[in-house]
Amino acid sequence: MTNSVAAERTQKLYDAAVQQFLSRGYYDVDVAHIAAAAGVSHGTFYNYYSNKRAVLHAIQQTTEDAMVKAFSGLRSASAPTTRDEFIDEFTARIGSGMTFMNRHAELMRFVAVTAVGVDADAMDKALVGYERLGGTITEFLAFGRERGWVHADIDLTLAGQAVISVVVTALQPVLLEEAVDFDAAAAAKACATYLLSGLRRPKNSD
Amino acid sequence: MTNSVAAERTQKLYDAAVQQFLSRGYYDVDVAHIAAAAGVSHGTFYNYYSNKRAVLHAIQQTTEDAMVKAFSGLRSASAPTTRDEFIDEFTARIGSGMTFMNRHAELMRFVAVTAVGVDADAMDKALVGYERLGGTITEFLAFGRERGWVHADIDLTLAGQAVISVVVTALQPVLLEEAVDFDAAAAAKACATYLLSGLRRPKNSD
Amino acid sequence: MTNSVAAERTQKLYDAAVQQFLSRGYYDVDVAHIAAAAGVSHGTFYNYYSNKRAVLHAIQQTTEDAMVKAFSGLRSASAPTTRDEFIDEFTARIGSGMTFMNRHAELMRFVAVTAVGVDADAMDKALVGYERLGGTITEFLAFGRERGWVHADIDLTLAGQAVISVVVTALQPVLLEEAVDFDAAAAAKACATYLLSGLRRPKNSD
Amino acid sequence: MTNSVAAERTQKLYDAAVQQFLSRGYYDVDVAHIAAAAGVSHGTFYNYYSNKRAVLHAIQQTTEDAMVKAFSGLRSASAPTTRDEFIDEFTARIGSGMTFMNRHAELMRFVAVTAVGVDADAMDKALVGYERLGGTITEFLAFGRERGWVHADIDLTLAGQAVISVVVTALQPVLLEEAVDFDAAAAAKACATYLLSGLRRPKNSD
DNA sequence: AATGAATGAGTTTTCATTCAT
DNA sequence: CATGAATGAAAACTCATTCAT
Repeated sequence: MTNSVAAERTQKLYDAAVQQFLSRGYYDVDVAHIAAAAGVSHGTFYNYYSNKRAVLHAIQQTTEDAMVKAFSGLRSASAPTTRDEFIDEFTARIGSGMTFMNRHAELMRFVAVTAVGVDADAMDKALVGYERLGGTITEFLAFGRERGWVHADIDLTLAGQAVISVVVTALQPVLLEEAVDFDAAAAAKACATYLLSGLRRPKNSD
Repeated sequence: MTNSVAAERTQKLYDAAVQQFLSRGYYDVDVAHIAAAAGVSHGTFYNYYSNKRAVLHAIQQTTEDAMVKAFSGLRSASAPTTRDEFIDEFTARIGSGMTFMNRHAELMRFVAVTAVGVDADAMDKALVGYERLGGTITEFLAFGRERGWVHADIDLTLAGQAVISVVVTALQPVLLEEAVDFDAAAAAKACATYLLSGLRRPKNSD
Repeated sequence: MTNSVAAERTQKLYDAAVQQFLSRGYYDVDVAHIAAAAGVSHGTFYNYYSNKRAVLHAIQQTTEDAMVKAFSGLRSASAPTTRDEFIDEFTARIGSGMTFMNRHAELMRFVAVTAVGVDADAMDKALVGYERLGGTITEFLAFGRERGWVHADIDLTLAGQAVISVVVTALQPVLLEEAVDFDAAAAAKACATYLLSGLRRPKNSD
Repeated sequence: MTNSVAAERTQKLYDAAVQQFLSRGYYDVDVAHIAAAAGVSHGTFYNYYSNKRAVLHAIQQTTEDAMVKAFSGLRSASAPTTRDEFIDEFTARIGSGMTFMNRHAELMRFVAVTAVGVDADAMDKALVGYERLGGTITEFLAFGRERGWVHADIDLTLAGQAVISVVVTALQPVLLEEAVDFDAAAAAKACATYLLSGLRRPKNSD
């Protein structure tokens, strides 16, 4: 398929751009670098991305999508039916998100630090993405509240953001420093527990 | 005094640069913009800063110094003599730091987000500044430990950084969103309490 | 061939630069002038030369090479086998060199006068080139000495330089004034005779 | 006298300019350098020279005048009355000129190499000066010819230039290299002899 | 006269983007 | 589609010169 060849080439350029941006920032990389790293001429770049800015946008978008997916958990289809399943799922989502972020620490650093500083649009895009990420959690919490598993008087939007904040905070050492040993599973457990003990309605007050 | 005129002009350009950088980022601002905002020609800019990069450095340095000062507390000379005074001083420092950051939220966002992404040197400068800030707290905690007011088995360097992290986290809403109502005093109290309950040696174990 | 197109364009820019430099000096010519004279935009210039300084270097190098070639004679392969052939060859080389310099008097003036004053590097390059040119003669004289055709007690390095000096001196009217009638062949004969009567070992002392 | 203070200051700036130009060329020196080297502010420079170009012109003019003077001999007033006196005077003038040039080798290099390359006007000024210098000799030779001491069929203008050329050639090692031992008196003698044997009418043909 | 702050014309250089082949 | 030569807008920076003090 011609299409898949094109897709492949697009991906190659995407990967090259990520690699270059990660190691040299946005402004110190030019289209020729990206094209060279992808093994094509710089003219070819413009057959796949309309301009340099577009590839940054793509990276932000793709990363955002992947993060949303990571925080959305695997069992999104079959919703939890009990409070315990709900809690397990919550923990799993935190764990999945943290694992993703831990695995792609450099990419995280790029989208959270470098990309954000490129221009006002990039900053906006990042903030919207941040909110969307929180929204994922908010949605899940809302599902839990409908079933009485979550305090009724919590601002769920805020709570969603807070969850992301706590996770990001827990990952700070990984994001700021180079290669640190980090037990994502343990951290996720701790985070979840911390978050839940604050969020969930005590059983006996049912 | 010739000196004060020069200082005044330098300040004018500094302020103009901050203002421009905050609203348009680093790369979307050129020297002519800064000079125009300061009411001088672009050539004049170079009589006060050797180049565009130099103002950024100055902003980072000045902000770092101001933050260090804010977190250093007022009563640095007359050191606390009792555990309670120590705790009060600790709380005061957190409060002073948070108040500063809250008051200069936009500047904080610039140095923490935009500036950091400018280039590798800016990133380094920011990380070193972050460590210096933590060091301020570390020093204070070390003073407390000598007097038995702080757990003996805590890594004080790490603890210093952690305090800054917690404060930053608490301020996240202010830093990321535009103008949010924020009760710095209350937040500081909460932070301090949280941090102290983890840091301080329980009285009964004396 | 892509290569030849590039070479052609490089040559076009080279020629334009020479033309501009000859008529207006180095500092009064800017890259835009050169590009315009070559019929391309100034941006294009930088696709062929990394900067303005690089063309100057190229001109120096190319001219130096051409001069070395001119002074190297045609019969370099089949070395002279008799004293008379040696003298003929020597005379031929002087003649070839002078003819070249006479034909490119303006270029000579540029590399010897204007280029030399551009900066310290240009001066160095010129001096090294001057020595290399002398070296060409030195080499030839050394060949003659091995066969007993040249005085044994002459410093050949010095002699090589001296030959060039004498030739340049003889050409001074051409180099300093605009278009002067100049009989290169006659001048070469005179120079060679003058130089040889000093250099060659008298026959009767054999 | 106010005048002499001004003259002194002008001289100071002149000397500073010469010193700077000699060591760094024309274009790498800016007015601020010259002023600083003279111990005044750069604004003051413009009270003594209308612009940077003017001081170059002054250097060329002053040097030219000094050279003309050096080649004009001491006994210009009391003209030689015999052929031998004429020859002695000729030799003395060559010697005086060479001594001057040898003593100010760096300055010579500057006016002959660096200054000449500055712009078209500087080149013209140098050529005119060169001709004027030759004219000094031409004049002297004309005086000799009137008395029958110089060949009648020599082009005296050309001869004047040639004398300067020979002298410059003889000084080439001094002008091109740094500090070389150079016996100006001996060189002058040689030059004069060489020049005279070509120029003077043989005694026996009287 | 001396000063030095201010100016802005002028130059170099970069690089995203276009487009003919 | 791929290529890479050409383009020119844009920006940083320099420095001779002016002029108010």
